[in-house]
Amino acid sequence: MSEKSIPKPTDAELEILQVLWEHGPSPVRFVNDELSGRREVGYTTTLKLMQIMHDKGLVTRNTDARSHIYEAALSREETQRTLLDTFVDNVFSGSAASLVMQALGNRKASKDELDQIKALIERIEGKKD
Amino acid sequence: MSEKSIPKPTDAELEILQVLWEHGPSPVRFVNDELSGRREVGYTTTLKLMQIMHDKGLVTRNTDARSHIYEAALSREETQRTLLDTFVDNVFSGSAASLVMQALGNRKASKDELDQIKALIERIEGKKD
DNA sequence: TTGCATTTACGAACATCTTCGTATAAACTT
DNA sequence: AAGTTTATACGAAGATGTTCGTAAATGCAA
Repeated sequence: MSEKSIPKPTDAELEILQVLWEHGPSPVRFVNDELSGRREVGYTTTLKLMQIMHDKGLVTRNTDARSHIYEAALSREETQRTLLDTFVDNVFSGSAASLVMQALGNRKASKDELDQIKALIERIEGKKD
Repeated sequence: MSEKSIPKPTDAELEILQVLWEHGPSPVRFVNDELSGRREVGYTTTLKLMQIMHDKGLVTRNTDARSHIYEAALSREETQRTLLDTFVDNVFSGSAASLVMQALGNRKASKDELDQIKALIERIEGKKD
């Protein structure tokens, strides 16, 4: 009954989550170094963001050591699922199929990937028959 | 050389665009009535939003009559493509295929839709062979 | 132990988004 | 023509997101 629902991460927060998902639990210093590789960002900026994420419940942290270790609270897949859901609603009026069509049309996928998708479709159709 | 690139619409702006795409060029009054059907929203709020969208270039407008007629500047498909692109980058690290897998897994699509998608995949694969 | 480097904490500035109150102008009513 | 309705324009408040400066705490080194 007292479940706090975790809010959707913002764009800047998502960038941090990607680092945590890819490298596992990490201190602020490491995350900031990763981000700095791609763009200009101050250390305290990253720190503040991660503290806010902790407040929101997007990450957990271990404060035993002096430099705290942060970890994503939700898995990548779980987060992607949630974000995808609201994205489909907002942009594609709830039609997942038309999103898929657009996605396949826009970007090139490898033959392997396409075959994988085809297989998935057949598996889904198979269940319904 | 002096092309102003049109910015990404925000969520509230997207709601308005959906109305314009669905019903064609419309005055503020009509758009606001549509939105009001779903949720509470003041007339001047919608007006202001549409004025801002006009400043940004997201919509064009005809001011001949007293009540201005607004029209989406970009097609639904064009806008969806742009938003999808940055969404794939931000949330799925650029992998359209994994987005498609998630989308198909999450939401139920009709057999017709699935067949359409399968056909599209085969068309894409065909081109490459 | 004194000073230096590293870390967290706090607060504030700045931007953007969303909402709406109020003023002004234009058209319709009677 | 005066009053009512309906529209646009403007400005500003409140919410959220992003950035960073500065202070305080902690550990390390000389």
